Amino acid sequence: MTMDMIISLAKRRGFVFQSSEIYGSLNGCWDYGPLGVELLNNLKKAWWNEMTYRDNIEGIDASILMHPKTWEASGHTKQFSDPMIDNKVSKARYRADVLIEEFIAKLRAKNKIEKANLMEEALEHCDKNEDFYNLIMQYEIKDPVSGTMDWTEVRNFNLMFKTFVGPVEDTNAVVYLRPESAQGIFVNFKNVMETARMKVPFGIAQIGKAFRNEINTKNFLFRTREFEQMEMQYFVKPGDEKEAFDYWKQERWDWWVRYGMKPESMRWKEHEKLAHYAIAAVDIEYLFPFGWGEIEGIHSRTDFDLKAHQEASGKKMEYVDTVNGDRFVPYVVETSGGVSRGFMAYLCNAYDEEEVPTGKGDSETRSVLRFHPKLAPITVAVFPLVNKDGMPEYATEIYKDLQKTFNAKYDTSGAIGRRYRRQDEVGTPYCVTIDGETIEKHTVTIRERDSMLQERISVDKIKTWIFEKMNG
RNA sequence: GCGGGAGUAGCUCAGUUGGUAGAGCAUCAGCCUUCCAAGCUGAGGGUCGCGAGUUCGAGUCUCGUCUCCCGCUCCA
Repeated sequence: MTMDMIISLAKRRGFVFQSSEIYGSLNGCWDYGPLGVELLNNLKKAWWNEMTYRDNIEGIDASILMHPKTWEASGHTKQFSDPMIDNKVSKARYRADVLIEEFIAKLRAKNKIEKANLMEEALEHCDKNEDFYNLIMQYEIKDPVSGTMDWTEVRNFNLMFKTFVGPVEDTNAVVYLRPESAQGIFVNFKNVMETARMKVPFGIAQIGKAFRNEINTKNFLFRTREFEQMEMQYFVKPGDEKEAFDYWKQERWDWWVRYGMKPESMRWKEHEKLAHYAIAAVDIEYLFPFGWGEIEGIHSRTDFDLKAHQEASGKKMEYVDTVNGDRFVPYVVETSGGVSRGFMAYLCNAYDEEEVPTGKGDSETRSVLRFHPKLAPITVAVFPLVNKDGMPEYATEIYKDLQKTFNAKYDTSGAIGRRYRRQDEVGTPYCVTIDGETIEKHTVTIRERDSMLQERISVDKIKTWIFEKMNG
């Protein structure tokens, strides 16, 4: 299976389309179609219930626009903006500060200590893009690739999307689309703790979009500028973070598997270099057609964020144990999953083609999406075996009733086998067929997608039968 | 961002030396079908990614641009 296959499958069956396709599409932006949005919502629901149907986890939904000071405190304003310079000959692109640092390191290696120190001093005073440029020209730093000094000017690459609050595009009015959803949780730490009367350890869960103005997008839904995260920040007493980290590692792995992810397509990836806020970090990776890619990260991020907000805002971010008088800024263990990445992983994971006998002695290929019943866009399809003898009427009645409880589909078009295959292709786990016996005995056949086996059950048992199967 | 490949109906593709777009599947309507698709009849749907240019005339040539895929780079 290749990326081309998965993209064309996603489009053909109405899972994902390119954004604003009729205008030539917008780079790296994708729209979820009728079946896609069902799968997406089911995935989010599965995660949400997993997290919030617990005693000590509450949910929130924070706004995407936040006070600009949030990003100064979190470090994003600094970390997400880089001065870049291009060499016109080799087309190589560098971070201007890194280019200079490497040059200084070379001087040191050549024992030109004095010059190196001078440059280092100058680098520290670099503030504006022109400063970097002037330094590069002054010390005649050449492109390691082309050996030339044919540089572009230094330009700022800001990873955060900028916009304005109010109609006047004034610098005071600048705000950012959040580059991660986590900060929405941290700034609400006290609000949630107090209103929901939480005691450590406790967690806050959130599903929401975040935006990063990446230089380039990649691999279908995997690397996009607009993406959705499902994440939970778990607040613990300092010292308890290791235990919480190990606990959530296991919980999160098990969750993906419980919804049908094949363990052989998953692996752990330890972070080699840790971010400035973390003391431990692992990713769960999935084997996509393009290779291994992160679908969720579990990070032990200390009290970095809460402390930063405490300092920047002047508001206490402490937890107070009223029984023993303990007072501390909690440590945080984060589970941060990609919604669209999970969507794509489950789509790839579900795809299957198998040879089935035709009954004429030979075999043919059956194309199936083996979604977990709780993730499948359509749960049950209803067919009248033939379109006469009162079957369509009876079938419609059953369909209308099932529709109250499940995402159901009604199909009368074509031979019965064809209709089964149509549902296989979009991953519908159950098909109910109304036949002659239904009219007489009020029983139907219900057929399972994966085994293709049928059972005859009475009409009033259909819902409980499906519920039992779905809950395994 | 760099290098390579691609862009014709929903999908897979055909389209000869430039002359006003075709097939299969899919979809829809009708018929036929009493349990695992591709039987009959009919219909709708592309101006050939987008924009210029050359030409009497361009899907077919030239330039630009957008998008996707692959590799590299990047991804606190």
